[in-house]
Amino acid sequence: MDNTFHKNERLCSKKQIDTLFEKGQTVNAYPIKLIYLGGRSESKTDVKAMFVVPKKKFKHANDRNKLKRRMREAYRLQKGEFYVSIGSYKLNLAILYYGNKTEEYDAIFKATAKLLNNLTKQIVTGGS
RNA sequence: AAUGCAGGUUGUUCUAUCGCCUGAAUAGCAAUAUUUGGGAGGAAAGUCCGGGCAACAUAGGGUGAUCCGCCGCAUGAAAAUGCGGGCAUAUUUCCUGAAAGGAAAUUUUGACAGAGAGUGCCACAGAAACAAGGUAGCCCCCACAGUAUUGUGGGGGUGAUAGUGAAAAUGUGAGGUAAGAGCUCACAGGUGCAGGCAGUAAUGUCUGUAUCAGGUAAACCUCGGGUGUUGAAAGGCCAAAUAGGUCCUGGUUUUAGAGCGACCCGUUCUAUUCGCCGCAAGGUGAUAACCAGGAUGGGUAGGUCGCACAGAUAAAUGAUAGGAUAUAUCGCGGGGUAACACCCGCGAAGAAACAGAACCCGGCUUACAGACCUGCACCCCAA
Repeated sequence: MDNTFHKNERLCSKKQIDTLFEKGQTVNAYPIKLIYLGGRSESKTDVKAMFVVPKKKFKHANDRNKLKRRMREAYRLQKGEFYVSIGSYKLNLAILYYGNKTEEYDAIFKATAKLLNNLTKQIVTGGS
């Protein structure tokens, strides 16, 4: 499994984003929150993710970019394992930073790992 | 040399691994893969001006909104910027008996048209902050008391005096007066107008004349000049599905009134048709409604162009590891000192300021660690 992260793994369509925020369920791990929505798919795993840092908490575009990059990097390095463990599944994710100050990369990496673990458990136990 | 302030320049770098956006080429039906290029800033920020670009509008004028506002030259498409000059202002020095004022110097500052159009505001203090002025003071008159140049009360004049204030009605002197007052005069000062002279001009200067009632226009406002309006969410193109519109073809029914079912509509009954052909039965066409099929146009989701050898549309330019430096900091050693400071060497740590393009240019404004340069201020030491 590659560590790539191409455009077709990102969530871009505005409609899908709206429905995700309307109906999705959440998993927490400070300073990150994960919103997901999906169902079983026959053919292959199809996971789309997006990263959100609220403008209300971080006023400078500079800071938001930094946090998004850190989250994206953490997700990119860990998603391979995650894909394998969930099997063929169609899933939309929104990864949302809700802390009040900028955390270092280490903290974000650990939080992402925890999130993905919890999500896998929920899908595997409750999904069938 | 240090510190502070102002202005300007600059705004680390190398390697490896894993990645991101994108142009071109090759392979592939395509997804994609490979190769090879490109990938944040001086402010990308604020969105305050000017332009390009686009759509709409466009006889002329006004209102509104907004920007600009001394003069000359240069650069520029324009905004604007630079240089020089003028005026005012500030500081310092000097002149003058004082006040007002004048002269010189300066890298002081000036949003530098108008406060003789109007409105607003001018805290505190002060009698009064603009046609003002009192139970202060000064002066006059009347009444009462009294020996009174006094006291009390009333009426009037006055703007000289006043421990205010950022600012007090132009200043000084003289006359004048009951006391006073530009009330009058002299000298000085401000402002408007007219003329002469100097200057390209702003302006300066002289003469005459009128006048003498503060400040604030980065308060409204007035005057002069500029801007047509809206911004890339502009605008062009393609366009699924669904539901409408229009047209064509085929089929069925074709008009009016009444009853029944709440209405649409359906159904029943009664009367009954616009042209042509035909004696008639009937046929055919037109019109309208419905059904089916087809075509077409508008238009939504979406896509694409606009759009750039950075170029997204939930927004790329990153992460990790290891070095190299500038500099602040820390430690050790040496010099130096009364002790510090300071200087030299070695080691540690090591980019960390403001900040992220969103149609593109030119300005303006604001933010900014450290380094370097220039100017100014202040202090110390030495000569």
